[in-house]
Formats: sequence, structure tokens, C-alpha cells
Amino acid sequence: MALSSASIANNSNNDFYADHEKLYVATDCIVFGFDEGDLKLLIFKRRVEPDSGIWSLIGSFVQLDEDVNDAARRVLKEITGLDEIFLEQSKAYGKTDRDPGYRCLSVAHYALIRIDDYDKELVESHGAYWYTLKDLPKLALDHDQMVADALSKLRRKARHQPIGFELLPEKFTIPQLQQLYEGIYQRELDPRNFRKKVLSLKVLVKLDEKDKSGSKRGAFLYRFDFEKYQELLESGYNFEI
Amino acid sequence: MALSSASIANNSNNDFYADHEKLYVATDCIVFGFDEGDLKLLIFKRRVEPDSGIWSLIGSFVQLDEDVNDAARRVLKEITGLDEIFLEQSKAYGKTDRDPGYRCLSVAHYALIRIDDYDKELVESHGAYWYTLKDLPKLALDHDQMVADALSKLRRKARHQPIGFELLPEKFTIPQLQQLYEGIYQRELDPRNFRKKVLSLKVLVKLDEKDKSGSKRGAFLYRFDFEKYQELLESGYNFEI
DNA sequence: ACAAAAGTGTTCATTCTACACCCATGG
DNA sequence: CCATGGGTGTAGAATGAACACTTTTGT
Repeated sequence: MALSSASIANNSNNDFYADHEKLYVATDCIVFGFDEGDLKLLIFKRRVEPDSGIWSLIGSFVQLDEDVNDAARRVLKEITGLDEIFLEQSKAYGKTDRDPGYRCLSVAHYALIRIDDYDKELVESHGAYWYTLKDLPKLALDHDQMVADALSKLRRKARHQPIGFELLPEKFTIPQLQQLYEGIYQRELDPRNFRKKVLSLKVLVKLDEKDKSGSKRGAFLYRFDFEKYQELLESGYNFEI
Repeated sequence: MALSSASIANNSNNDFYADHEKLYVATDCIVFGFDEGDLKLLIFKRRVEPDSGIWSLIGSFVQLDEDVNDAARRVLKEITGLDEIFLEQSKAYGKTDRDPGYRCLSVAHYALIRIDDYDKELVESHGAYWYTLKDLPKLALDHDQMVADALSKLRRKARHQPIGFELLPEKFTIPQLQQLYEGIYQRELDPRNFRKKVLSLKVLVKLDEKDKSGSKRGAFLYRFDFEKYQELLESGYNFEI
């Protein structure tokens, strides 16, 4: 049992803090994806007590020899099969009564996933599903609050940095990008003004291909120019959308 | 020793997670104050190993029966004597090697203090001092990073909500407010434009008194109108400065 | 030929920026 | 009477919001 190793460590010579109390530390991931014009969230049926069987964020305990950040990446890899995805800390949840299972602090992270990238079978094998934000069921523990907080962070962040691109496939059309932002902000945007604004950022490269899935006429595909983006960032550019 | 109570709890019936590992959880506070036209930080000489004697943020371990947020408030009360001050979570620091003392996660909080309010004797009795941001010495552990992160959060927040007022005495002049914002953003602002902007927010109440400490002519004092502020917030007003 | 989405420009209102001088007072 | 910081207004630039019609093409 891991307990014994923790106890040993707790008494070992290099523990300067042995007269203090320890807590369980977990991480929960708010995983955003974008598909069929909707912003979605990956949730699954919790398999441990308490609240077993309730819809829940994906998460895990943080191990003694593991960075909190790495724990979140481990969870994401386990469930989606994906490495190297956009992952950022949202907030720590530290109320004493937040988890009836035992005193447990959770450091929430939010992730942005290209919904065509992930390993569908792996996800399903974990009992996980993509839910549209609007249709989200009640979640376990304080996970509803975590989602609300992460969403508001995503909105703020999306307004100042072009992170929306993390949620789209490599090639995407302007109307798709607009739908994504409409999903994030939950309101409609004017197509002319939106196009003007994103093109004025000068970080989109127009391709010669068209995507005809959305219309008969087809819409030109673009890709995100990361190099240009880096350059502009370093020269202090403001990406507000 | 607290260790024994933790061990008992760890094995008790209502611990669903007993086969996982626990960590020390601490909180560190980035305490901002404003005085003599400068943005300052409250730091003290660390009194526990490792890094004893090094300048450090004020902090404490989080107890088993204590909200993380409350732990930060407790620390602030202990050192400044102040209750009910602006306190907000900054970020959790979870690297395995961040604290050579033992694996310890820290949830950093930043606080804004009216520098004429705090209990000077109490602060000094804890070996704490106010340092101007520019003159800050190297701090213990990852506390330099914590300060940098908190400062950037303070900047972002100050731009969208009038939290600057938390750092000033109840009555303040517009030039004082401007100095404060110049301290936060670390750049000079145009006095005419600044005055225009803050007055346009309609949350300042001009008083009949003047403050003559800054000039012979004296500058009118203002106070912050919290009720008006609440009203405007609820009606979806944007306080960008 | 028509339905359905893609694409394009202009005008007006608002906000931001830059900038220079007079005022009131204590010493 | 003068040095010091407090206080005021305006014009030009940039940005944001509102708004309607033409294009393409598969059916």
C-alpha cells in the first residue's frame, strides 16, 4: 500500500516538516473539445466511492514523486491517448468539506483538445463521453464549480491570446473558427467583423484547398502560423479578439 | 505531534482513499502594499530549515481541518493583525523538487493591504519588512516565481476591476491613485487621461476635504463608492482602466 | 432555378492618445 | 514672488459596431 511508503518518508531524516499534517492532493481536468459547431466537455462516470456512478471530471491523485502538472498530463494521456496538448492550471480547490471521501485538495487544470485527434476507443473504454456545455448533467463533488471557473478562464484567455486554434484541426475555415468563438463566448458574432479581426492578426495562412463539408460553395482552409505568432508575441503584440 | 492524528485519520473508516499518498500542503502569501508612491511587498526572514535566514514570503502549512483559503487568512492575521483584507488565490505550485525540505505543494495567494492599516509592531516582531518591488532581494525556494506570477495577475486584474482601491486608505487623491497604478504597471500615465478615465467610471465620490501632504495647493480627497460599484457590476459594466 | 453558406466594404459612434497651460498655496 | 504639484479641454487617430448584397455550386 502506498500508505506505508508515505509513512516511511514522513519519518525519514530529510523530512523537515514532520510535525505538520499531510493531505491528499488530486487533480481534475476540465477537457474542452470542439465538434459539430459546439463546445464540448469530456466527462465520465466516477468509479470510486463516494459519489460512484455520478458524472464527474476526469482526475487522479497526485503521487509523492510526481509534479501536479504531470499528474494532469498523465490523466489526459490515460483517457484520451494524447500527449502534448494545451494544458493549463485553473485553480486549487481547498475547502475541507469539498470531498466527503476524505480531506483532499484538488488542483484543477483545463485542457483544449482537437476533437478529431483523440483516441475514441480509449475514451469509450473509460466510460467517458463528450457533452455539449449546455446539456451538461450535474457533476460530482464541486466539479460544477470547477467547470464554471475553467470556462470563465478560457473566455478571458481566449480574448487575449489565440488559444482557440488549439481546439481546431490543423486546417480550418474562418466560419469554423467563428463557430468556435461563438461556442466559447456563448453568443453570436458578426461574420464580417469577425473575419476582419482574425485576419488583421496576421497569424492565419490561407491555403489553396477548400473545405466543402459546410456548404456547396466550400470555404477556404487556413492554418495557424506559429512562427509568426511567436515573433509577434515577442514584439509585444496584443491578440485581443 | 500532529503526525499521529494524521495517521489515525488516514486509517479511519471514512477515509476512502487510504491507498494513495499524502503531501504537505502549504500556502504562501504575496502581500502587496502601497506607500510613499511605491508598490511594496511584505517579506520576512524564514525561520525554519531548509533555507532558514533567507528572505521569504510569509506562509504556513495547511492543517487537516482548515480550508486553504482560511490558512492564508490565518497567516495574514498572524503577521499583519488584519482581518477582512483583499485576498485571492494566485496559483498552486506543485513541482516535486520545489521545496528541498520535503514534497510540499504550495497554494500561493496574493493580498492587497492598506499600508496605513496594518499593525506595525506585530509585523516587526515577526521580522517582516516592506520592500519596494524594484529592490526585492532573492527569495527562498520558488518564491521569486510566485511574486512574478502574482504581479502579473495583479496587473491583469487591476486592468479590469478597480481593485487598486484596496491598496489605498479610505480617502485618497487622484494623484495618489495614479501613482498606485503607475506602480502596478511600472510605467507612467498621462495625468489628464488618467483622471478622465477613473472619473468616467463613476465610482469615486469627491469629498470636501483636501490632502495637503503632497503639495501646497492640496488635492481633493475622494472615496470609493462600493454600492455604486456593486450596482454597476451587476448590470454588467466594464471597469477597464 | 433555388437553397445555403461564403465572402466582401462603408459609415458612424466611441474610445484612446497626445499634448500645454493656468491655478492655488506655503514658504 | 516663485516653486511645486493640482487641475482642466481639445483635436486627430484608431478601433469597434452595425449593416446588405453578391458569389458559388450541388441538388
